[in-house]
This record gives sequence, structure tokens and C-alpha cells, in this order.
Amino acid sequence: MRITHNSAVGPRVRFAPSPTGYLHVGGARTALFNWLYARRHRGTFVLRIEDTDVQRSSADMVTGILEGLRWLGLDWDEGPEVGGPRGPYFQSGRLDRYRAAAARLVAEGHAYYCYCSPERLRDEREKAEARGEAWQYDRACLNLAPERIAELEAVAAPRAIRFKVPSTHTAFEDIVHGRIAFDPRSIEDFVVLRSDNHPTYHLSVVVDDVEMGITHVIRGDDHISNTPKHLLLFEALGVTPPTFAHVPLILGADKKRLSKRHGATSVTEYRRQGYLPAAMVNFLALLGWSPGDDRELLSVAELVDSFSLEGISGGNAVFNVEKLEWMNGQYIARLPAGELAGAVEPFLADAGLPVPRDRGWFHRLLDLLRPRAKRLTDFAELARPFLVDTVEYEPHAVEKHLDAPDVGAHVAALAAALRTTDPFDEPHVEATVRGTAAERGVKAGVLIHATRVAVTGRTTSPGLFEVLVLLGRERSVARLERLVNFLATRRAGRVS
RNA sequence: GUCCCCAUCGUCCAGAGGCCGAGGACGCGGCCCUUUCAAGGCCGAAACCCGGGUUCGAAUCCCGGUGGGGACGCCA
Repeated sequence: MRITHNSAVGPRVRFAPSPTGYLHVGGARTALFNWLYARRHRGTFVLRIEDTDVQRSSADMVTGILEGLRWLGLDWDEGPEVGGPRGPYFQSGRLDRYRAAAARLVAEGHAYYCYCSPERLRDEREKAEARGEAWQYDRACLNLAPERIAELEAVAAPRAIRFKVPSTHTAFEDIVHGRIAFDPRSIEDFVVLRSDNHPTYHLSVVVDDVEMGITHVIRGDDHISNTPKHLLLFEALGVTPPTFAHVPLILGADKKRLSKRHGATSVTEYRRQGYLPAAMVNFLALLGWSPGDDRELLSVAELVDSFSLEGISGGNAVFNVEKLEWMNGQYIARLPAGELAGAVEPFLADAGLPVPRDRGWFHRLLDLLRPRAKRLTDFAELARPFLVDTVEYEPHAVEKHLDAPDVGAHVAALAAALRTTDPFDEPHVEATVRGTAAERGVKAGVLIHATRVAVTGRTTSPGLFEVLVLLGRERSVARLERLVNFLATRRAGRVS
């Protein structure tokens, strides 16, 4: 049997979410950095599901996370649904390995059994807290007498396994932060295997990173303080630790860790709000990282090409939704019409609007609307007048533009003129509108605004001539005539 | 409280001792374009946290302070 040594080919990185929640934008960015690093260096991107917390993990969450990653275009080389030579990729399927590792640590004197009750530990912590101090495990079980152990075992007392933290000085070179050192005395003898025989995060993450041949650990800043524990574990297991790169956290506008109260935090939510995956990726990439120059709009290929861990900033970053919106608008403006159509369709459907069967016409409509859209959801409202049979007149539009004298007559005249405008294209339609206004002695604006209300029901829309042409002669004329009727009956109503 | 990380415009970044009288982007203000709304173009306001060093010279290096964040679980 041949062992594949991918590390010789390129770096192996991993994204290891725990399915206790949806895919958070912070997690997505961590995944993105890992992915970019793997792609940049022709390495391997591994996806591993950390579901050792059986209580809080769920299969639905796994599905959601996978969907989120796929939507962003972050494909994994090894992991759920694609498999790979270093599986299983769910920690729940690797329990025996963690138990074996824990047993080995005990056998080799790096860990010991701990029979302390959770209640006692909790009490000690509370007491210490009351004194304003932090409590560290007191090693009560480190040197239990053999007889005592025999007693405890005889009654099958629950036992956990704790790592015996050596006094070795733990320091490491972090790619984004430089050298980070911890005083080993500040690290307690942490549990590696719970009394229910399940590993803690520290054990599973290290065992997996070893067995999966991970060369670079790119993860959130919040793991810095866990790193010395991991380092110690790697050492006890006799393995050279991977290289670490701790990326800063994403904060909300109040500089607190981004959470639900700041608004949307899940990738799925942004997707629903009408953001394009490419914009999301671009934006996330620039949160805490920069290519080193002033480029803002970078394609995935460009990101891959310029990504480097050294370019990651050390400070936390505030999630700036306004910039995301702007960026999304930029991507909407540039997306090929065909792709934009596909992206917009579900949002039209959600709004109860029909998707035009004439693709060419649909594309022209989209081209008219796109400079006005920041999110895909905007298209529903923007497109409504073009997709419904009868437009509704917005009250303020009626007030603002239909009260001028003789508006009805002007509009009627335009309707008549438009019947014979040939060809019915922008230059000719514009000439007709302006000509009609001139003939009737009103400023073009008056007629234009009234006409806009007639065909869209609103005070704002894309350029009126483009709108008329896109709607076509029949619909345009019909809408103008309908407005004439509307004004007539409205006046009648007022008189009586 | 202890340990760790961080510190340039409101926000995201550029800046790795002289090129910085600090550059880009979002947002904001103004002007232009214009039938409205956008988009676009141009212009503008806006920052090196404070105090000590080191150096001929510091946004850049060192120390301290302050501020912000994170971690202190048989959660991950």
C-alpha cells in the first residue's frame, strides 16, 4: 500500500467548522483564506466537520455549511461528500482514534486519569471567581495513591483524561502575529478525553491535523490561546507541529464580535438578501487582508494569484455592510446578462412576478435596471412595472406630476403621436415626445414626468425613452390612454 | 482579575526609517452630466491614540501608558 504524501506536493490546509450553527461570515472568511492559500500554492483544501459535541451538532447544520461553501465557490478536495484518503472527515467517525491517542498519552506518561467530579471543579472555579481570581486545575489526581485508584476503579468512578502540562516553554512563530510566547504555568492540565469517552476539541483537532497531514493551520484569532495546548500535544505525540496563521476576528459596528444583534451573520442570509457570491468573496477577502496595493475589485482568479498569509492584517476588522453593498452593485453592473438573468429569476419569483419568456427582452430590461440595483432583491421592485399588466399609480407620483393643467390632453396627444412613430426606437420616440410637448406649448419635462407616471406609476425609473421602447408601442400607448381615462374620471369625481 | 493579540481618515486597507506636507476604497458633502432615480466623471472634508526613548531623521524600531478585542469549560 502506498501512502500519498501530499505535503510533498503542496500545503494541506483545512477548514473545520463545528455544525452547531450556520456558516457565519467569520467562518466563511476563514474558509476562504484557507481555500485561497491552497489554490495559490497548488495544495489541498480539506473540509472536516468537528461534530464531537453530539448534543449541539446536527445534520441540517452540516448541510447548511456545505451549501454555503459551495455557493461561495469554495470547493474542497477532501471532505464530506467527496471523500479522500485521510478520512473519515467527520470527527464523530474518528472516535476510536482519539481514544487510542489518549490512551497512548497516558501510557507514555503525558496524561493521567482524573476522577474529580464536575461539581467539585465547578465549585472551585466559583470560589476563585468570587475572589476575583482564575482557577486552574489543582492536579488533585496527578499523584493518586494506587490504593485510592483501585478503590475508584472498583466502583467504576467516572474518569476523564487530563494532559500533564510540562514546564516546557511554549512559543511559536505565527505568520500573521510573529512570535507568540506563553508561560506554561498559565496553562492548566486540560482534559483531553471526557469521562463519556469523547475527546475534547484540543485532542481531536491535534489528532486530526496530524493524521490528515495538515501543514498550515489558518484559523481565527480566538484560538491563539489554545495554540500552546495544541503545541504541547503535538510534541507529546512526537510530531512536528504545523505552521500557524491566526486571522483577526470580524467585528460589528460597535467593535464587538459580530453577532446576530448586528444584523445578518450567516452566509445564507446574505444570499437571501441578494448578494452575489463573487461580491461576497471579494468583500470577505478584503476584510483583514489586502493584495498589498490599492486594488479593490478582484476576481477569484486575481485573489488566488495575489493571496498570501503575510498580507493578513493583525487587527480585527469591522464588517462594513455599506461597502459590501457597493461592491455587490459593482458586480451586478458587470455580470453578463445571461448570468444576471439566472441570478435574478428566483427573486422575481419570490416577489410573485413572472419571469419574461423572451430572453432577449429580459436581458435588455436587466441592462436598463442594473445600474440602479445594489442587490438582486432590488430587481423585483425595479422590474415590476415591466412585468405586470396594470401598473399602480403611486399617490405621491399622481400628486407631483398629474396636477399640472391639461396634463390629460397632453398625454392623449402623445398617445396619438406614438401610434405613428416609426420606427419605434429611442431617437424617434424621443423626437415624438419632445415634438408633442413643443406643439402643445409645454416644457418637455412636464410631459415626460406625466408619461413616466403613466407607464410606471412612479416618479423614478430608467430613462423614459428607453422605458417606452422596451415596453413597446402597444403597451406604452395603452398605458397612456389608461392614464387619460384615470384623469378624466378623477376630475369627474372631483366635480361631483 | 490573569494571560494573549491589536492600535493610520467614521469603516476596510496601503505604508515594512528618509519617496508621507500620509495613498486607495466605502460612506459623507459639492459640482458636472440629466426627463426622474441611479450609474458615471471631477472636486472636497476626514487619520498616523498618548508619553518617553533609539536615530542626522520615525506613521514606520524599542519601552511604558491608555484604549479596544480575545482566551481563561469534561464548548468548539
